[in-house]
Amino acid sequence: MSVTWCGNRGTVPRMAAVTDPVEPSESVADPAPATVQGRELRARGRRTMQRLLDAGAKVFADRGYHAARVDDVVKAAKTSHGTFYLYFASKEDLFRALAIDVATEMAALAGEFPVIEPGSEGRAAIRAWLERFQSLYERSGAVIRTWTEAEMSDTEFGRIGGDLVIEFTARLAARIRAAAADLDAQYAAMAVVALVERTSYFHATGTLRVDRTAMLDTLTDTVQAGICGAAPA
Amino acid sequence: MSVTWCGNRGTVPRMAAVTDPVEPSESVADPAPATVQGRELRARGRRTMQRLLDAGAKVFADRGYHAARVDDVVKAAKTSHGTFYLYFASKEDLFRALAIDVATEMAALAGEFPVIEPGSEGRAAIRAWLERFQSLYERSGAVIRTWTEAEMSDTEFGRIGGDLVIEFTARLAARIRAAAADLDAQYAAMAVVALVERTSYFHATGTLRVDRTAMLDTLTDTVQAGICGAAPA
Amino acid sequence: MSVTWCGNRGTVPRMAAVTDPVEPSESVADPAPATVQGRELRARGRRTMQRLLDAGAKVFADRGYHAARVDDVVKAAKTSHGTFYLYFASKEDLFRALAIDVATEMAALAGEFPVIEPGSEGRAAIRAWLERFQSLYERSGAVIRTWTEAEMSDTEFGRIGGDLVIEFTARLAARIRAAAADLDAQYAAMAVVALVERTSYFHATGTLRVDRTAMLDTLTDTVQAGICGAAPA
Amino acid sequence: MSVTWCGNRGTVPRMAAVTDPVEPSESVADPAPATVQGRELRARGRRTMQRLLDAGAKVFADRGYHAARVDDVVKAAKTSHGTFYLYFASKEDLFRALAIDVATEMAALAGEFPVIEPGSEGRAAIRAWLERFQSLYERSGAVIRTWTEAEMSDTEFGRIGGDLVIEFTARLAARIRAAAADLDAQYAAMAVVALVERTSYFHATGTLRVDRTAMLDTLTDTVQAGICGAAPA
DNA sequence: AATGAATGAGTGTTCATTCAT
DNA sequence: CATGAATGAACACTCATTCAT
Repeated sequence: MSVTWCGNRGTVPRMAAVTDPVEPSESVADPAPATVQGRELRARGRRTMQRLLDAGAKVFADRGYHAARVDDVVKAAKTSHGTFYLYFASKEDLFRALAIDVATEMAALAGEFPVIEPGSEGRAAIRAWLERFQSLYERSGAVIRTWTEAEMSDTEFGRIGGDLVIEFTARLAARIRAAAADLDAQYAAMAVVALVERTSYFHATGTLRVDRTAMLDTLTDTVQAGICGAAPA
Repeated sequence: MSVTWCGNRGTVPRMAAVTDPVEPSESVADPAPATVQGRELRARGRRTMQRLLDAGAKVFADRGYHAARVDDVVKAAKTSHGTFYLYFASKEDLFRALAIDVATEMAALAGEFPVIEPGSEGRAAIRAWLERFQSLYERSGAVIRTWTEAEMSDTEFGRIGGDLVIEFTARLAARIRAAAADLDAQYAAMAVVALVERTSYFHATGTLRVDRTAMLDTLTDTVQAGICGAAPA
Repeated sequence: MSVTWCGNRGTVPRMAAVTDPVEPSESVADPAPATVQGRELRARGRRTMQRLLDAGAKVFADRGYHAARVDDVVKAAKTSHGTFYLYFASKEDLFRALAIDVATEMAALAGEFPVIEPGSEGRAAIRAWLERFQSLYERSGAVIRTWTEAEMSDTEFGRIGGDLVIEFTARLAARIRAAAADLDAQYAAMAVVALVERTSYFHATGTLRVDRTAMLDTLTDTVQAGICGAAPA
Repeated sequence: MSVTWCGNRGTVPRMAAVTDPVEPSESVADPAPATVQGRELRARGRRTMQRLLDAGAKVFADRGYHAARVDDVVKAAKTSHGTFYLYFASKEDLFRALAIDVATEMAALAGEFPVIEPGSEGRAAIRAWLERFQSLYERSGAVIRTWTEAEMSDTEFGRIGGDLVIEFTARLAARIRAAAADLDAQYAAMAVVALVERTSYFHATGTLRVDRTAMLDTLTDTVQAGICGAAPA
């Protein structure tokens, strides 16, 4: 039998109302203004900004949002405080710049979650998607994990959502619902996200010492079989 | 068929080496000293301390470790800064006091994870365990989530582990391994924890609006079927 | 020839005006009230108070006035904060109680500084005086040294003088002046005090490792010969 | 006859073992780094730092180490708390910066104590040395007196000695010993330091109201005659 | 475009003193 | 007479942000 949380077939009681954020796309679609004050940047400026973004990614990942000091970022980017505030309005602004990129990628990814189908073709689709998630997580897992802690105060250009993963799950649920209306989409999405995110996390932190390929294969099978009881082969 | 990540039967590639923390029991077994610096407390003192603990739990939950102010805790406990430092050496110390309780409970819980068996009896065992987890999470989910952010500096009574959930998973894995040697215990444990923790989280944050009973039923089935393909009925 | 700072005979230029504190006796003569509110004490109370005085002497000696904590005193006296304030109005009050005793003794000592005379009889008188000073310093050197740091704010029962040693020197000068009007008494007094106090200090701190008798003999000769060029034998 | 504590000729009992700090030069030789954390300072920064040093000297002198507030220093330097910590890591660090300068100067001074010789040439040498000490004391007497109270915790660049004056005396003793092996150098050094330091102290505090020249003349004679019985003329 | 310097509100912590029993 | 508990003003220190060059 299929994994029961797949849905409504079987003995599993149905999960009732599920919060569906209104217009989730709004939260992440806003194109991040790459500069403060919309100023155009010359080559040097662009390089400096990139250095700051890279440094920020590293520092936020290493210490978390609150513990990260602007001073750390500035030192890692080999520049000065003055310069920092030339490119970003605040520490939060830098985080947002990083976060919006990730959010955008995650939104796109959620929108492309494949319809789960049995057989090797279905398997390949799932695996490809998981591979993309994994790759995104490798680059930006730190930001994803930090998001919740950051607790960005609402700002002018629309709130980005309290929790990135919640957003992602909601979008995934929407996608699953569209493809298979009879599934308890929210729960299925949550399960997929939980598995995938945790696996990536344990992998990224080195707790789960396994090579990437093996991990993806295992995950793929789990999702394919787990979500719809579709045999991989 | 059973969920493939249950184990080694089937087409699922085996996950190879898995980090197994040495002596995980050490990390959490130390009982939290309920007294200040060895001093015994009278009734009034105990009440005050409890007020501080309760206030701390609430404030840490609301704002996270870094953003939580001692002042908030003190106000919530309706007492003074001076009194706070009569009972706790520092903000970190208060968090540790809370965390150690949770860690102890989680360690105990992990050690009592039931052997997964088919049939209604097996089902009842699983459900009871999940209910306990759920109840713990309702009380202490905030601390669990905050743990990683807190980044406690190592102390005299043995480091409590960088991440509570990692510890918990490791213990669960040990338990599963003992019961069913042929399972890929680490992965199974991770999957269980991911599902249970996330479900509880989404439930606690109000994202997953479902009543407790329905959620526990769904989860129970998922675990019973998912882990070992044991039909619930 | 005699040590030149003895006085005015010889080539040494005369030191002119010297500050002579008005009524130096006022500063130390005030009898210290041994209890707060003048309350009479029973046997137990007197014991407790003595414990606090002893503890205070030790703690002030070990850490200095500012660094000394009431908590340290209380712990050393094996009593409680509440009890401390039953006997002393404040930390300063405790110090004052200790200091006044010392000041009184020093005032008496200064008043008994012998007339310096040659010969073995003169020598014996000087040595006896020095021995008393030495003995006082052994008991209360810490308070003497702490005095300056304490910087007691003026209180109701008359200021005790900014610096105990200055007071002592002034009194000694008065005594010398009375005995030998032609000496530059202030300078002579200063020289004696400097030598005696420093010697005692170096001895007390263990820097000058010499037995008490040898030190007193050396000092005696120095003073006898130094002050008036009176040959010891 | 010469002042008896000059030494071993005569009836004065010899002082036996004397603590000789190992390698006293180590304690004070380290040159104070004039820059913050290795960063070079521009003109403005150097000015600010100097203002803070001056303010620190004044405030420590006025109130002592413990009673001195960073706020006082900052106000006296007409700058902000933030700026203070830009230049000094802590209140202790500021004191150390001041103290190391003084210690260095005192070490140099001790090393240049002249060989005591009779006659006017010898007198001039002594007077010159005393004048330098006096001048140093006028500038830095407050730090010298505060040193003991400060109780600096040991740091990376070698402990500077528990008591500056003890160090100074030890160095002076070494110098005297080298020049006149038969003297009880430690005692002689102590006597010189006691006289000189106390005189400077009484002078600095205004207790000894005498003009600088007269004081130096008197002191010079005392030392010349006192140490070696060398007649000034 | 860049940066060294300055700022000050805010935070954790201490400790002399008072209170209630 | 004694004491455990409570208090809060005061202090050292941090760090995001702004200024002046």
